[in-house]
Amino acid sequence: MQLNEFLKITELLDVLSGRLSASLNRLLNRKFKEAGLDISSEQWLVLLSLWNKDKVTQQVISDQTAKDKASITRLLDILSKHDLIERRPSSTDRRINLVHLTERGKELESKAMEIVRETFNQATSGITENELIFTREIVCRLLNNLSIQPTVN
Amino acid sequence: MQLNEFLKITELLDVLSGRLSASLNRLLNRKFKEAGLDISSEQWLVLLSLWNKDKVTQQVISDQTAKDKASITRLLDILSKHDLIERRPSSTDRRINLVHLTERGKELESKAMEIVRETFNQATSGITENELIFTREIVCRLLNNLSIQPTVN
DNA sequence: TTTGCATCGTTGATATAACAACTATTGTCT
DNA sequence: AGACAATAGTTGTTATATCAACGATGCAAA
Repeated sequence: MQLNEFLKITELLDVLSGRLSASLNRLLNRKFKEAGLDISSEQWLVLLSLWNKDKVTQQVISDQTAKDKASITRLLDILSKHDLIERRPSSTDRRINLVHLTERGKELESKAMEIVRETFNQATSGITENELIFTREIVCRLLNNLSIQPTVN
Repeated sequence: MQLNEFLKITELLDVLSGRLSASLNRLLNRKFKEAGLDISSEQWLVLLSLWNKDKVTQQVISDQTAKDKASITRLLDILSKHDLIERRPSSTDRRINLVHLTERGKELESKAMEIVRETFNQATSGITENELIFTREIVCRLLNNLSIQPTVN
């Protein structure tokens, strides 16, 4: 039995198994709800992409969030129903939609990000910036090694 | 401080958003399928717990996998249907089931873990043991910070 | 120009996740 | 013993993720 390999598995299981992200998402979802914001952490991730750059195709959102096209379709369905985004067909390419933030969608940013900041501060309390940067570096390398996308587009 | 907070968010987003675990799970699922193993990465996580310690209650599995009791119920339904585990009512406490691995469930271990080892090796290629241990340490602290919430079960 | 392929988005099927409400037990306290 | 809380597991609902298949459109090569 290879001790090394077993070590790697157990050492990383909590990250890789999604325990950490699940905890964060649970917490975020509860805080959004408490604050009366009717969004999930997944919806927030989509909005984050749009707050960064608006009026993009669904494919772009899919790439930036690393979520499947089909997931984006359904997330946008909900966001649209809640009047946070709008799909507008492109005039030049009839295959694509450009996703626009509505006023409500734009207004949501400050409140939502305040909650996110608070949650991330809680998560990283007692951890130094250097430690975070180092961790991020390792995570990037892990991601590159795994480099696998959702269903090929 | 604004800048610091923003840094924390962007630095950690890939871990916390679940991008990493999603990538790993996608890859694991594909490899299991390619190898003809009819299990998902989530089911594997449950089996891992059982391979480590058999004949435990569903609650124990729930705790060890950090998954909701309801999720465990449904994962075990599938594993049971595929004849990998068996629920046996306890003779001393009629509330609980003891989850037993079947012969098929036991036999699956070597094949499945071979694939997992291979995948984890791929993920951690070029990363030293010390780096992994350090990362694990930070992840533990992040987890602790997140799970101290009063609203958590 | 037509044929064939790539791209964008949707839909269907199935699995998973979280929460809440529920049943059936067991344990505890008085 | 009886009341009541705690525990184990299930089920219903809603949201999400993945994969596969599909229709519509655009593009490029023969």
